[in-house]
Amino acid sequence: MPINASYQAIWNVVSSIPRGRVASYGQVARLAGLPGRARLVGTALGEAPSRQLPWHRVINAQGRIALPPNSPGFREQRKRLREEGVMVVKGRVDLRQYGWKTGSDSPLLD
DNA sequence: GACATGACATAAC
DNA sequence: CGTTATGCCATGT
Repeated sequence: MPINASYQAIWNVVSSIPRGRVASYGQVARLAGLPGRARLVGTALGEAPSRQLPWHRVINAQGRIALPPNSPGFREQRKRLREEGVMVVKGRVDLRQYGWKTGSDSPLLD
């Protein structure tokens, strides 16, 4: 009942995003059984125990890092993504290449 | 309770 | 690539 359950579902999905891939807020919301609640994902990440969560693998639907450019969070996310081999150019990521396709690892576009 | 804000999305122009 | 509009909703004032 409490929104806590929703947060749990969200954190759960985020935790399952494979290394080197990224998912959009909306995608995470859908996978968490919360269609249309992309915003809640952002809120959940903000409240989340970032220590254990690959929050950096979540970006917006346009493949752009949602945090303010040049903010500490932005740089941290960019750094973590690059460390996983995800190319970030001008705060952007190519979703066709790094987007997380649930159920299989893009075997053709690698 | 009303109002404003924001790590968002989608559609339409 | 832009802007506007609408939907969404937890949080904070």
